[in-house]
Amino acid sequence: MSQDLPQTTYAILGLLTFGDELTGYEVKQRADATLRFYWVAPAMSQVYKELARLTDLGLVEARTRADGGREVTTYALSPAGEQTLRAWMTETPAGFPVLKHTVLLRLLMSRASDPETVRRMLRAYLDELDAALDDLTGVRESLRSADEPGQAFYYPSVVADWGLDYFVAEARHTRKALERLAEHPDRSDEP
Amino acid sequence: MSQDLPQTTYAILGLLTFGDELTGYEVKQRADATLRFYWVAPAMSQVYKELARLTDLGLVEARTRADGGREVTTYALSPAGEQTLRAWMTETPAGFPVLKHTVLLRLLMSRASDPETVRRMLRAYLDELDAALDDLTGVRESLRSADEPGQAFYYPSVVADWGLDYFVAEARHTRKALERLAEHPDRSDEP
DNA sequence: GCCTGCATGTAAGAAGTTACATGATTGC
DNA sequence: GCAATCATGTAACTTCTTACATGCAGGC
Repeated sequence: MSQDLPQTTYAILGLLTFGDELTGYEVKQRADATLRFYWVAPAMSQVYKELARLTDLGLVEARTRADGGREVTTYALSPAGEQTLRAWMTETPAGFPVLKHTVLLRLLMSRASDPETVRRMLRAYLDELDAALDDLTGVRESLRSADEPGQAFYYPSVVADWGLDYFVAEARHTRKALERLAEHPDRSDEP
Repeated sequence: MSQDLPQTTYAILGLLTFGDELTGYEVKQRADATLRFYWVAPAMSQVYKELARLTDLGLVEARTRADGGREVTTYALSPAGEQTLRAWMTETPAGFPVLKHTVLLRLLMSRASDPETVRRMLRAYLDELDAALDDLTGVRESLRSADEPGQAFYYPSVVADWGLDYFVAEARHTRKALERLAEHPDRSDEP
């Protein structure tokens, strides 16, 4: 069983584990609602490419039918797909998460910048965290219908709550850094 | 001023903002010690490729000299490089961090797995977080020599402390998820 | 004498992005 | 009638990784 697929391929396969069948367009929407927060938001073109590959491998089943004047294809997880997913999760280690933290990257080299720019960046990050928190709260609410153990959205709800905690923690770390940067007076203000 | 370079290129340029000049090999070591935790650990081959590009653009200055029987090239930030870095940080937004969270990705689709595998994954993550915390603590200690405001390692120390807080928070979120998964009995244990 | 670390790359390929292209449906 | 959304891709390109290749220096 070839399990040397990229993680994003498994991610897309995983979006089909909730018992419904989706169009490529809907897969993209679901990715934007969930995967975006702790994986990536794949481009439309990549979604279709991955679905084509998964279909070739027999891991999803594609069903095309006429919807009025156009052809619409929906995709569903196949038994082989479910088995491949299970094998991947039980037999390969998850590995350590990779953070591509644009804010920390810039903070690291802020010696090449100036204190006011740094503070502005951190305040902007706080605003964006607020917005992300709002978005994810909305997603979390939409899972309430089936978030009990054994139901379809149980694990997604655990993940969403983790994500909410993560954003709250990030905001705390950002404020802490801002306070630390404010502690000592800005040299450029002095005569 | 062409500032449409990939972020990783700026990241490598940023490693040269600490006043010293490094070989490609040393740049890679510094990346592994710092960037690894909140950006990426670029491959050796990419480090050399980026340094060549930065040299072509005049953003770093390469100096080759004979060290015994072999030629060794060291790289230092040029004035143009410093200006480009500053322009990048003041004129372009940082954007939102991207988390490639292998553990949350798998947790999302754990309905296709089984409870024991999920718990094993989370416990393994806790162990890896411990190891990462140790590593980063070592890095943080090595910055003590110059971590006061205005000194070379001031911003790196702010970043390292943020990173330590982040790992501690991750461990907390992981334990919380583990407890939540333990709350309800494993159906497969029942008769 | 051998192994580890230092030092420097090339080449091939996969993964993923942006830009381009097309057309139907639905709500206003 | 027009705009936004639904729906599906192709093509070109960049980034980044893995595998390969080479050789010196220093410690045991």
